[in-house]
Amino acid sequence: MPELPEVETTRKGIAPYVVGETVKDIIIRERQLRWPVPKNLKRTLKHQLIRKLDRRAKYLLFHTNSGCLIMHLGMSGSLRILNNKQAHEKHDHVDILFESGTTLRFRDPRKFGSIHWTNQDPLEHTLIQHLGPEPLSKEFNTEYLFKKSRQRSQAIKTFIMDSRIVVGVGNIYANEALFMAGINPKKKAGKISRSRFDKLVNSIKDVLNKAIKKGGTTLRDFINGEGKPGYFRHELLVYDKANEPCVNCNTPIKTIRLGQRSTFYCSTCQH
DNA sequence: CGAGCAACCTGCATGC
DNA sequence: TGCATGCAGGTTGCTC
Repeated sequence: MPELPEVETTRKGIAPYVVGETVKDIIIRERQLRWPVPKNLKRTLKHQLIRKLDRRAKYLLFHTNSGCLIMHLGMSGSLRILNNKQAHEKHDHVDILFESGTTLRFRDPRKFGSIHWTNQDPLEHTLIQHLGPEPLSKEFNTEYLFKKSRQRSQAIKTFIMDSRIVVGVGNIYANEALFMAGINPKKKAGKISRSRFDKLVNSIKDVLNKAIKKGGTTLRDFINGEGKPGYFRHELLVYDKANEPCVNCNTPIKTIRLGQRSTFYCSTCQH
C-alpha cells in the first residue's frame, strides 16, 4: 500500500515509541514474506537498543548498536504500536516486544513486505545500494532528471516510478504529479523539455510534501502507527477518478494501463 | 543495455 | 449462493 508519504507517516508515528527502547522478544508467526524473515533474527535482535529510526526510499531502517533491521511494507503492510498484549489477528506476522511493555506489530495480508538484518551500513545492502536519489532531496532536481531521461523511449510515468531514477514515487503520486505538471503519462521521457521537467520535479516534491502533511493516502487499509488513516485521499485530483470531470476543464478523466498499472489523466490538460 | 511484463499473495468488488 | 475474473499504495528478475 504505502508510497513514500505513507512510509514516512508510519516512521514519524512509531519513532517516539521505539527509539530508545530495548527489544525484549520477537514473535514470528509467518516467515514467508517477499523474502524469508532471517532465521536468527530473534537471537540477533533480542536485547538490542533501537538507537534511531530512519527511512530510505520505502524502507524503514531500525538502527541498533550492532546492526540494522530493514523493513519494507510492500503493498499491504502496516505497523502499529500496541500498549497491551492485544490478541493477534490473521496476517499479524511479526511482533517486536519492548522492555517498556509496548509492542510493534507488523501486519501484511499480501506478504509483499519484507524484513532483513544487516551488520553493515544499511545503505550498502543489496536492495538499497542501487536506488536513486530521495525525491525530497536537493540531489533530485531538474538537471538530474533531464540528463537521466535523454535517449529514453520509456513513458514518463514508468520512468519516474523506476526506483533507480528516483525513489518513493508510486502509482498514486506518479499520476498526481503528472497531472499537476500537465504532462501526458505516455509521453516519452526523452522527448520532454528541460522547462517541463522543472515543473515535474516541483510537482513531485509538492505532492509528496502535501501528502506527508495529511498523513498519507488511505485507499482501503493504510493506517499509521496509531491505527488511524491518512487524509490525502480527499486531495487527489486524478487517481481513481475515471470518468469524473477534470478539476481544470471538466473533460472526463481517462484510464489506461501503463506498465501494468492503472493510469489516470486528463487528455485535455496533459500533453 | 533498455523496455516490457510475469510473478509473488490475499481480499474485495463485480458479473454471470 | 457460488464461482470466475480482474483489480489493488511494490519490486525483482525474467525475457526479448
